Amino acid sequence: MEDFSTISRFTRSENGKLIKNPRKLVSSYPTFPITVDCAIFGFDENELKVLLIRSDLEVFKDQWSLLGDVIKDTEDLEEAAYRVLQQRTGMTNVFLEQVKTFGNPARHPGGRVVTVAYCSLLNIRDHELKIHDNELHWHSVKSLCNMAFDHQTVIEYCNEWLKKRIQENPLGFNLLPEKFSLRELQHLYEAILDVQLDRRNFRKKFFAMDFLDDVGEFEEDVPHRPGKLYKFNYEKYEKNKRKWFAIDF
Amino acid sequence: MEDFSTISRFTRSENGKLIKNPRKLVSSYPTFPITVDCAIFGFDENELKVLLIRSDLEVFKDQWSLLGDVIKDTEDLEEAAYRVLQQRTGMTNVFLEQVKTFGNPARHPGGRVVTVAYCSLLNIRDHELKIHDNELHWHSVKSLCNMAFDHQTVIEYCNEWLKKRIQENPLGFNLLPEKFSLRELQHLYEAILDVQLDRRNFRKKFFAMDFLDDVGEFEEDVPHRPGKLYKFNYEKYEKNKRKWFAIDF
DNA sequence: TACCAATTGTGTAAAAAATACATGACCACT
DNA sequence: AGTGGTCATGTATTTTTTACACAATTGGTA
Repeated sequence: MEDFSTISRFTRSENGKLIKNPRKLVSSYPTFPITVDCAIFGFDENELKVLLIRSDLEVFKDQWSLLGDVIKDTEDLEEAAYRVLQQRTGMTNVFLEQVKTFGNPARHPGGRVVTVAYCSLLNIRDHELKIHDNELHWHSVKSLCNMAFDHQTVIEYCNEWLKKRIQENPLGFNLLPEKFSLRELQHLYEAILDVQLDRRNFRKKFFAMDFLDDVGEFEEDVPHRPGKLYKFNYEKYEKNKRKWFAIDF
Repeated sequence: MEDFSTISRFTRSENGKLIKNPRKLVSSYPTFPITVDCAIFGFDENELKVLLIRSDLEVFKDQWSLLGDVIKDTEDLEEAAYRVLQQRTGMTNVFLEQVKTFGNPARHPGGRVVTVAYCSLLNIRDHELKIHDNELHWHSVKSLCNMAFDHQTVIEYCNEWLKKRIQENPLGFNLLPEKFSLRELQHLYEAILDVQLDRRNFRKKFFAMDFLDDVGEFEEDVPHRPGKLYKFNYEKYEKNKRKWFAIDF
C-alpha cells in the first residue's frame, strides 16, 4: 500500500467522489496577500537606471523599493502591473513583461506577501517631467544598495533577465527615443551587457538585420559630427525575423 | 497639482509619515488563494509527455489537469512545487524551475485562485512503478485537449519555455536515463524542437561541447547495432561552458 | 547460413558568419 | 587654423555551420 498520507487534503477529494461545489472548495483554501512590483528601467547618461521610491515603512527608513501595489479583486496580474506603471510614470504603451514570482515567507516584515515581479522598459526623456514627486528617483542599476524587502534580489534578477532578453529580441529600442543614432544604440548594449563592442561590426550587424529606417535626420546638440538618426521598424522586424534555433551551450 | 487620486490607498501612506506597524499594513491587504501547478515532463517512445491527473471537480468531469496544490503558510513557492512533485512521483533530486504565474480572475470556477507554474523534467523509467494511481496519466504533449482550468495554456507555455531552454542549457539529460546513446539524445531534441537534425553534425556538436563521458558500455536490447552509452558530466560542463553572448534576432 | 533492415561510426569540402582592423571626412569648439 | 571627438565605410582572416556517403555491426528472419 502506498503512503499517500503526506498528500495535502487540498489535493484530492477524500472519497474519490467529484466535487460539486468549487466555490466551497476554494473558500477552504488558505489565502495570502499578493502584490506586483515593477522594475522600471530607463537609460540615461549611458547607464541603465531603475525607478525607485522611498519606502514608507519605518523598518526600511531611508531605503528604496520598487514601485508596486496589491492586486485588486478583479484585475489580472499584468493589469495590476500596468496600473502601477501608469500611475507612477503617466505613460501608456510601454513595454511590460512578467519576470518571476517571489514568495519567500519572510520577504515582507509585515507577514507573508507574495509578489509578482514585472520588468518595464521606457524612454526616460518621454516622461521626465512627470517625476516631480521627490520620493521617486532614477537609480543607477550598478550601484544598488540598501533596498527594502527583497527588492535588491528582484532587481538583480530582472537585470539578468534583461541582459539575456536584449540579446534575443529587439527590446532595447524601448529605452531610446523614437529616433536614435547608432552610437546611442551601441552604448545601450554596451552598458547593459557590460562589454565593449566593435563599432563597425555592430553597425554591420544591425544593418544586416534590416529593420532600421533611416529617417533622413541627424543628431542635434552633440559636440561633434552628428550621426544619422534611425527608427526601429517593427513590421520589417516581424517579417524578417529569423526562426530562432541553435543548440548552443 | 498632479492627480494622484487613482493611486491605490495601499501604495503609500496617506500623510507621508512612515508606517510603524507593517503587520497592520499587511493585514489590510486583500488576500487570495495561491497554488502551484507542476508541468512534469517525461520522454518516452520518442515523444514528450506530461503527467496529468483526472480533475476531481464535477465541472471538469473527465478532463485532465496538472498536478498542483495550495501553498502552505510557511513554505516557499518552490518548496510547495517540490512537495507536489515528490508526493506524486516519489522522486527527489529532480529538475524543477518556475516558469510563470497565471492570475486571470476567471481561471478557476471556484473563485479567484492565482497559480505559479513550475516545469519539471524527469526520466519516466526511473519512477514508472510508482504510478499505479490510475487517476495519473502520462499524456502526449502533442495531443492535448480537454484540459481543466487554464491548464492547456499553462502547458503550452511551459512547452515553449522548454523548447527555448533546451537549446541554451543542458536540461535534456534530465529526461533520459543516466546512460544514454547519442541516438536517444538526438531523438529527444528532434521531438521537443520538432525538427530533423543531421546525425553527423549533431554528434560533432555534442562531442565538441565536451561534457559527455563515454562509459564504455553499449546499448542492449536494440534490434540493430548497439551504440555507445554516454553520461552527462556536469563538472565538465560547468568548467567549459561558454559565456553566452551574441546579439541575434 | 545468408540476407535484410536498421543503425553505428567517421571526415571533408563548401558556404556562411564573426572577427579584427584604419583612414579620411565632418562638425563644434577654442 | 588647429584640436578633439565622432561619423562612415570595406576587406581579409578566422571560425562556425552546413551538406553529404560509405563501410561495418547487430538482430531478426527466411
